Amino acid sequence: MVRAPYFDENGTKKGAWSMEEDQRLIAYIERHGHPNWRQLPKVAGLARCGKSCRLRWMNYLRPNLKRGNYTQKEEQMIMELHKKHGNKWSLIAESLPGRSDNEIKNYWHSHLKKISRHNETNLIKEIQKTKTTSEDVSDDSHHILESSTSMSSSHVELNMTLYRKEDSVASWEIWDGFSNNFWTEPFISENALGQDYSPVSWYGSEAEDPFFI
DNA sequence: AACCGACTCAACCGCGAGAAT
DNA sequence: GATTCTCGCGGTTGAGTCGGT
Repeated sequence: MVRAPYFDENGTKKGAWSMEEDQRLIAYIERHGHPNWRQLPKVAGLARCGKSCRLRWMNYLRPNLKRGNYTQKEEQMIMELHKKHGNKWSLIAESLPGRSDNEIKNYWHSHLKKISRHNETNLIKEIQKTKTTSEDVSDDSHHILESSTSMSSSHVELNMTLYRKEDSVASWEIWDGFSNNFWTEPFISENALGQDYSPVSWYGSEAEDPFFI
C-alpha cells in the first residue's frame, strides 16, 4: 500500500522504508536524538532526505505510538476538536496521545468526514424544516430558529476559514534548481553513495559504524 | 474467477514560521 | 534588516486491499 522504493535523479531514496532503514533510524535516534534532521540521514547512513526521516519517525517509528483501532472516545474527541479547530491536525493530535497528526488526518478523511457531513446535512435539513414552519410566526419556533441559525453560522465560519486558506494561493517563485531545496537535497555527496547503495556496508568497519550492535 | 470502483494509509510535496547567521 | 537554514504543518498522491457485481 506504499510507493515502491526508488532513487530520484539525485540519488535520494524515496518510497517505502525497509526494515533495515527503520532499524538504522531508530538506532541512531535512540543513541543521539534528532538535533538536526537535515544532517541526520547523512550521519545515520541513510540515503533519505531529512524530511523523509522526520516523517517516518514521527508517524511510524517513535515510541508509544498507537496504531489502528480508534476507540469511540477518540473518535468523539477528534470530531469535537475538528469542530473547534478545523484542520489543525497537529493541534488535535496534541490531545490524543499516541496518535500522529498524519494518522488523525487520514482517519478523518476516511471515516469521520462522512459522519460529519451526514450530521451537517441533517442539521441543514433540520434548519430548513424549522425555517418553513417558523414562517407561521410562533414565539417558540422563533427561538428554535435563532438557535439553529447561530449553530449553522459557526459552520459557515469554519468553512469560511477553510475557503480563505484555499484562496490564499501564495505567489511563490518557482525555484529553479534542486540545490535550493534543502529538505529534499540528498546527503550523498562525497563518496558516500555509490550506485549500489548498501546501508550495511556504509561504514568501513563495525567499529566505525555507530549502529553496530 | 475476474473485473472494477471505493477505501485506506504511508509517503511525498509545497509552503510558511521562526531561528540562526 | 536581509538572507539562509531548519523544522513542522496541511494537502495530496498512489499503490495495495477490500467488497460488490
